[in-house]
Amino acid sequence: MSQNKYLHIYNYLKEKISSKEFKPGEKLPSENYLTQTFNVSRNTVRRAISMLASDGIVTSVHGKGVFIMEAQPLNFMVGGLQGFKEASTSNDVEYSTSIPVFEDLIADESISKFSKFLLGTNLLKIYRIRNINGENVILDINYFNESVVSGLTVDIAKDSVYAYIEKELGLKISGAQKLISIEPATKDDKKYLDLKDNKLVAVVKNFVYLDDGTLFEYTESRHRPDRFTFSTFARRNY
Amino acid sequence: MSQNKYLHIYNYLKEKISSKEFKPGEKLPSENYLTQTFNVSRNTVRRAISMLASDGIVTSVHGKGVFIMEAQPLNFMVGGLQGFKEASTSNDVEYSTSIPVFEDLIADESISKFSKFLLGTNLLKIYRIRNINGENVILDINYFNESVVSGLTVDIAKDSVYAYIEKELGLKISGAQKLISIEPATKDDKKYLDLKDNKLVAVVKNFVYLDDGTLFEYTESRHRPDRFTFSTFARRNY
DNA sequence: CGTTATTTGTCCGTATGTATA
DNA sequence: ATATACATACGGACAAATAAC
Repeated sequence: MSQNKYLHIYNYLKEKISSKEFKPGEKLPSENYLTQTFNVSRNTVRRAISMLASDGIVTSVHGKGVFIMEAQPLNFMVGGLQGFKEASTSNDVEYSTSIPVFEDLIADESISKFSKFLLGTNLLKIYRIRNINGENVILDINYFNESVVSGLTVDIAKDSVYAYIEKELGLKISGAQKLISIEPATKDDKKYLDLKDNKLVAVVKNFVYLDDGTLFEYTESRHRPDRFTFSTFARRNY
Repeated sequence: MSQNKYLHIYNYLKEKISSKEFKPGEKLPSENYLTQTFNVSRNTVRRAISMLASDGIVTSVHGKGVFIMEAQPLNFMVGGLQGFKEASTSNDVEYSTSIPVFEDLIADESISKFSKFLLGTNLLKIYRIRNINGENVILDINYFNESVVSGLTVDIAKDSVYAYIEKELGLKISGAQKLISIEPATKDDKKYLDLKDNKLVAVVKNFVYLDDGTLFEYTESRHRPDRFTFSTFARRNY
């Protein structure tokens, strides 16, 4: 009962694909077949398949079938919405997080301008330094809407903030607008990162929304350029 | 008849939102209302709404309604799948394209490795230099599967390759895997771009697939870092 | 080459559940 | 408690593209 039917089928197919039981270039079982074996309606099967399609894992061809993509996203989730911890544990890297800044503040005009938080909003500002294999390569500057993440502690921030928000607080994250650019290194970048002789950093600005549309987090993720990668799947729109 | 119903409703709502007739923070008309006024089934309305949601334009809240996002993507399409021309015409910029390289070649081992084209594939290699407001800021290095884009000419390449592929050849593009990184400027970058004193370039590697899952294009889009931006909306997955 | 079967695409109407007002 | 609104799911119909015969 715990899981929706379309999710169950989605996860089933995804598992078969990632375990190579269903191989790239081949077709998935037909919608009709899946409908019968799972004892669900065709709509439910189609929903699961369209989720796989928007992941870039399969592509449907009218009259032929649903094909498994030849070259799949290296990581099904990179470029999606996940925290640093979730991303890190999937690979074979040693990582750690340190938190040199953890303070309350109120959104003044300059903060409001870049973060899009309303003037006067109570915010929690956190710096998180991401160390990978012994080098400080990412500086995350987080601004959280304090009224949303009231009980957040340094220990939680070292672990996974998203897990805390979703599991402990029971809030749902709708999605995030991400803006990537290349910018000159700031004083903070030089202070906290092992930049070597890099003068530029790759910046990912995240505007994260709850499912009621309220902005609850603005984060600048500042990366040493040689260690920055970002992957996403773009679907042709209509 | 020309347009599907769900597309019609999708475009209708999108237009109302972008013209600010429906304002950020407000709700869309309810699914029920839209069902009646458009004389369609609720499924069809929901399909249009879910497309807006995956664009990051609206977010649905159970029991409350469908809310228009406060901060919308600057450009509904950036980060999606579109050519340079389509992106450029939407803004107030002067742009032009020059093509210093336009040649056939066969995928050898090194090309095959980075492009993922099979060894021995006949390819069309094109360099396209994108000039914006008088400066060469983007170098696009395209490798097309020649058997797919057989009739492609220099003139078409100066215009929109995607329009040619979709309208002239009647092929459908399924989507593209995009990989963003920061790399040292190559000789070609220095030769073709007005790099000033930049030593790095922002690189977007595109693996573009047709709707039957075959790879038909590999493109490296190499940007002068100060002029590079990329925007995308990431939805929380399940 | 035409006919039939298979497969995905679009669309409908309905029922029930759950969250919110 | 009732009404509204979105979420999940069912089953059916027909169209369109492709495959098999």
